Amino acid sequence: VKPTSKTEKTRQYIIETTAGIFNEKGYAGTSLSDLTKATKLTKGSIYGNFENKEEVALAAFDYNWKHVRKTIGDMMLACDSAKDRILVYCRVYSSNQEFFMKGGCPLLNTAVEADDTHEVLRERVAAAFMLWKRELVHIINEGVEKGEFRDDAQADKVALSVIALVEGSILIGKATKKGRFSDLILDSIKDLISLIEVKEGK
Amino acid sequence: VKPTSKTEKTRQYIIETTAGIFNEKGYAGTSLSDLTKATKLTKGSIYGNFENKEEVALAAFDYNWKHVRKTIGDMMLACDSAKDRILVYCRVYSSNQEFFMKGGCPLLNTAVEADDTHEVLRERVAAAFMLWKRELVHIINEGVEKGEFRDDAQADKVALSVIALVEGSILIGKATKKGRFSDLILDSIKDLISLIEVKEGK
Amino acid sequence: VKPTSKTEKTRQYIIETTAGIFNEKGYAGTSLSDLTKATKLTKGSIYGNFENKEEVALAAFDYNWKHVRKTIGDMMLACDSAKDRILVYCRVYSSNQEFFMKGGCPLLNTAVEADDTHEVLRERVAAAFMLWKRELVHIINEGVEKGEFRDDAQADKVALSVIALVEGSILIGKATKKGRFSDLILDSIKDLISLIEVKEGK
Amino acid sequence: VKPTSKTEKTRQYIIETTAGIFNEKGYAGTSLSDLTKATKLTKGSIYGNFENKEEVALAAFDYNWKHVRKTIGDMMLACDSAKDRILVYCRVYSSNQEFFMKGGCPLLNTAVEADDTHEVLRERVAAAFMLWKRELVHIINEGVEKGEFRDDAQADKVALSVIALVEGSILIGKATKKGRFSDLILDSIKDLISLIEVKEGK
DNA sequence: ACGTGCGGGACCCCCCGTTTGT
DNA sequence: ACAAACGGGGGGTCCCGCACGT
Repeated sequence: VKPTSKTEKTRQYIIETTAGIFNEKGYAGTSLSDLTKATKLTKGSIYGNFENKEEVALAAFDYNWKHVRKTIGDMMLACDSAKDRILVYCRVYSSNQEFFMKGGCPLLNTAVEADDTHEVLRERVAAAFMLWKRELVHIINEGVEKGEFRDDAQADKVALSVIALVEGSILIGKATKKGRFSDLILDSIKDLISLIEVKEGK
Repeated sequence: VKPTSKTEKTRQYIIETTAGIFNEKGYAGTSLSDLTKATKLTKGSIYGNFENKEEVALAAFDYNWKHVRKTIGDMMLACDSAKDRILVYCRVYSSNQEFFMKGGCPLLNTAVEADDTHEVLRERVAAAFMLWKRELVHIINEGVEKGEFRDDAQADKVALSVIALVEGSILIGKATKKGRFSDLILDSIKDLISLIEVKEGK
Repeated sequence: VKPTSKTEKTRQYIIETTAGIFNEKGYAGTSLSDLTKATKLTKGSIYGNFENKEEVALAAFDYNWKHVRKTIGDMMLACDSAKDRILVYCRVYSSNQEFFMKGGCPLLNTAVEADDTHEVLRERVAAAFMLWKRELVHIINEGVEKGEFRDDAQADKVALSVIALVEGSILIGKATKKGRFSDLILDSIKDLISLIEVKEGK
Repeated sequence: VKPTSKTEKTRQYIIETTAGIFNEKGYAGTSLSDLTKATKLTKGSIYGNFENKEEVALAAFDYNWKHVRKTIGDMMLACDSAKDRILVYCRVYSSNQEFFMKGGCPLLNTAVEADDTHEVLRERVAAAFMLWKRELVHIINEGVEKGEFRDDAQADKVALSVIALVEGSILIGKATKKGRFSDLILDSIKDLISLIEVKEGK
């Protein structure tokens, strides 16, 4: 994914430079001057590379979300069991870890801002949630096949609840500035998993 | 909370009329013209009753949140057990129920918008979260005392996780427009409770 | 037509101050800064009194055109015969007369600018042309009734041709800066009239 | 007018492709992006061949006007009498004829736009009017010499009035969208000519 | 020499939250 | 409580150079 043309490089530069701003201030709350200030480019230049602000916002969202998924995906590759893969979330979002994403989870931020006001963005967020869920379902089903999880595990429900706990932990952690709250919530993921685990020696 | 003076009545009228708008459009996304349009008052009138837009926003947030707490509090009064009281959340946020709050949970909306950009609002949200948690902890501890829940229940953790699941279910439900997702997530609250329940006949 | 409220006075002030600018620079060529510079009001103030720039432009056109019609109408009142009334145009647009309208005839200017680009404005211009023609037709028909003009006079054709000659004289006079050209063209109006006049003594 | 060099060919291509746009939208109303869109060239390329937008506009005007004169000149060659040559205008601008020039008469359009705002363009238009008039004067004088027109015909006045009627008919026709109006006005040209004609048998 | 890609900054219209005079 | 004016900033487009390839 190395950009080749100058245009593509500038596009990429703009996206990388501004993605964090969009995630912190929101897509409506980020102004063009924020973009010009951060990139040290002029409006003319930005509008030469993007149709309008919305296109930058969409690209920034994609970038942010791709970054999160890449980070977590890489950590999952190093895991042996389905359970460990799921628990990656507990590690990556735990409070002793710096938030690897400035401004919090882009999915959370974008979903809340867009759901009532920006249909295009909302659909993109919805698609992201669906994909995330599908991946978790896949991991859980693999666990079932390998005898790690019980046959009657409701993959859908567990997947969605894990996502909900992750997002909830970020939400509450950032709002209250109490990392311990985040950690406690993330710990509940383990409890949910324990409910579908096949207990050895029983 | 009886408004007495004319001023106080107008304040109250403005707040009630605009609280829903703030919750839907966000605090930054709501403009003064939105307020004048909804209240059919003039800008001058609004500025006569409030210092500035922020003060209206804060009052609207308080109003919204108080409304949610009142609704749920009333439903809890009719419950016999601690478990039932907690499960009120599953009922009130379930998808066959119309969202009783237009625009979703004000805590969720405000937290996400304010956490990086508006310290005053963020603190108010943080206080709300703390209060909510404290109430849940109180309910759980009552359950422990009455032998409904196990002695070793981690009230803090369960309380926070319930909140996280509730907010997560709203978040994902609104973003994906799939009510079933919400319901599945809310159902996990029961599972978390089951883990601290004293099982009869055992 | 005395404006009463403050709002109405400011509206009127803006229209009067900017009507000439619109007529000279065209409706697209006139910028908001032109308006603020001329009125010494701020953008906010103008937008407090008008929906948008277009509304100012339309009001300015109406004002300009009304002014022209009033001036000419008044001069016609002092005329005895139908012929004299028509020949008022020759006097009012003659070159020794200063152009009573800065920027030339608003009908001409607006028609040319709007016909391919601005339907609303074009319709307003079309209506103005129709009204002008109707008035001329009325004058001519009166002349016929009074035995001043021949029975077989084609009122429509003469009316339109008089209008065409008037506008043509303005057009060519302004473009070439030769007042004599204007006067020669206007003089042809008399020739057209002579063709429908009842010749005495014959 | 054979373009030889590459540069000259590109210049010509740009002019031909954009002349119609300038005539429809006006010289100020036509943007560089309009030009690049129509020519499928880049801005840089246009600026390589022209000093600036104004130079393109001037060239486009010349091209448009030359085109009109060529068309009418050709039709006049086929005419026997001076009168017929003049009446070519009635035929070419009549409403059953499609306007042979998209956007109307370039002289009319340009004159109105430029007279108060763009001196260079205005002078070019003035020169065009002068030339047009001179040609008509020439035709009329020929008619006088051949005994077609009376000795006392005021060539200047008739020429200018014919031009005024032609432009007026286009103006009113386009603004009101009533072709009949154009035709009635053009018919008055015949009346003006009849006034200077030598009546046979008298 | 010729065409292009890309960046620049001034200006466009409009709406914002706010203050002032009444 | 309101009407009216304010000035700054919102997103977006304008015309135009400059540095690069060919």
